[in-house]
Amino acid sequence: MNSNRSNVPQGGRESSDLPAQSPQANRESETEQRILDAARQVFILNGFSGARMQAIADKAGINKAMLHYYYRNKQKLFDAVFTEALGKILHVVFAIVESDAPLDDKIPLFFNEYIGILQRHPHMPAFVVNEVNQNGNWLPEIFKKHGVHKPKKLLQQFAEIYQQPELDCPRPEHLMVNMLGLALFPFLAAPLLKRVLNMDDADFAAFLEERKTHLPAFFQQAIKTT
Amino acid sequence: MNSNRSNVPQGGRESSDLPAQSPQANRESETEQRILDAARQVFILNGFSGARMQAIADKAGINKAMLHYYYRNKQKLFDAVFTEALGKILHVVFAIVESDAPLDDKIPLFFNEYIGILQRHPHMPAFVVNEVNQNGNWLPEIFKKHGVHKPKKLLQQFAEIYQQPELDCPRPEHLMVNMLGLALFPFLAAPLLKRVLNMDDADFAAFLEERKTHLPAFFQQAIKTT
DNA sequence: GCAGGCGTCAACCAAATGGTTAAACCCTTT
DNA sequence: AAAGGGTTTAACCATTTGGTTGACGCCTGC
Repeated sequence: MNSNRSNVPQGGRESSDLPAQSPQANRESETEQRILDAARQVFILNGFSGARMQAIADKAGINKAMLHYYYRNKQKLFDAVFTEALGKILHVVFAIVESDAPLDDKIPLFFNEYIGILQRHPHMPAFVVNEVNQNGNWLPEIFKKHGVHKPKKLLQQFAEIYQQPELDCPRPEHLMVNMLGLALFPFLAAPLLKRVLNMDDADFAAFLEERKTHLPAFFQQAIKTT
Repeated sequence: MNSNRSNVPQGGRESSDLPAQSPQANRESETEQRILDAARQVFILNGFSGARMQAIADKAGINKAMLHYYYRNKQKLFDAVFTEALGKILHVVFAIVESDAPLDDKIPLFFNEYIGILQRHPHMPAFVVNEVNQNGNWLPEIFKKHGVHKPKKLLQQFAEIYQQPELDCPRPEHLMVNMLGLALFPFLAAPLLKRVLNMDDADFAAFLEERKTHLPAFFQQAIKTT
């Protein structure tokens, strides 16, 4: 689909997913937003190297040259999409995780909110994980840009639990990683899990919904010290 | 790197990672194995669409045409690599998970063994997750080929714990997913975690090692019913 | 020692792909 | 209504890339 031999005219709107609109009779640069939306979809679905500029242009319903007009090249466009995507995810997590709420409130809140976002952007985690693994060079930049830092508050709260060392006291980092992993993993491995557990999309959606209540119980039981 | 303009001779060995060997004076098709090894490295590092046949040939120290001689095309070569990779992972997990060992033995065994394999193939999870998310069509085939099925034994064991419903009884599937996620997630998100938690490679290796003992404790505490 | 075939290679090819260009388009300003 | 500038387009280009081809080498069996 969307093939386009070289030296052959392009730019028809026939394959656009968005409703054709009278071009450019819009408010300030709606085009730019349509490009971003289209790019996000294509990049998330195919990854950086799998994404095709033509596919993005088609999905946005514009000429390929426009992509380079607004974003100089593929990498720049990708960076815009990715930075926004990763930023959105990180921002929400950190807002919850670094809040002043007591741990007993924070844990259910985290699982509820976080799984909630992920349900609305189910492909985000795999996308981010994939690209970060293939090229993590720009991570520092993005982290700086979004003010991401070691979540000291949460780690501190975890550390306090084990003041009286009844259980072997784990590094609080483990608990944080566990928390993230428990929430994120089903989204990362969704296709595999569906297949192994014999679930269709509806089953899986219900399964994820259950986890919003299961995970807080599971996690809080795991760190109970009494 | 490894650029190669069209119509320009290729096939020098200068960029091979393997020691140059006298060609073809070897036992039955060592070449095939070298191709597989090289392909695995390149595919795992770059994904399907990011991998270049030329890069694989270079890494294997052979001519690009050989790739097509042994494996008709890129997809076939990828399938061979991927099937082997996913199979290896699934096989070990299922051997442990579906054994007759009692749950209290099985849980530490699982975390130990599984994290152990993953330490030796740290990029495998991200690779599998990525490709499975971008194209899960051939999952059924691979699953059939490796005899992967719903792990009934483990799920049964999980279900038995909650016979007396003191805690709210979660679907045993949740516990299985939790187990997998806890073990796998750090490998999937390694670059992110290193950055967020301020760990260098040595720190992170130690962190993973700790998890072999932390996770059984964490998990068993979480499912304790008394 | 020569016929046949597997393995290997340099060279080649067509399509795909990211990127560029020059002209048009349309709205605003004067 | 003409000038001017941001926006959009069709056509084009250079390079990359997966894949093919024809020949050569070398070992084996006769």
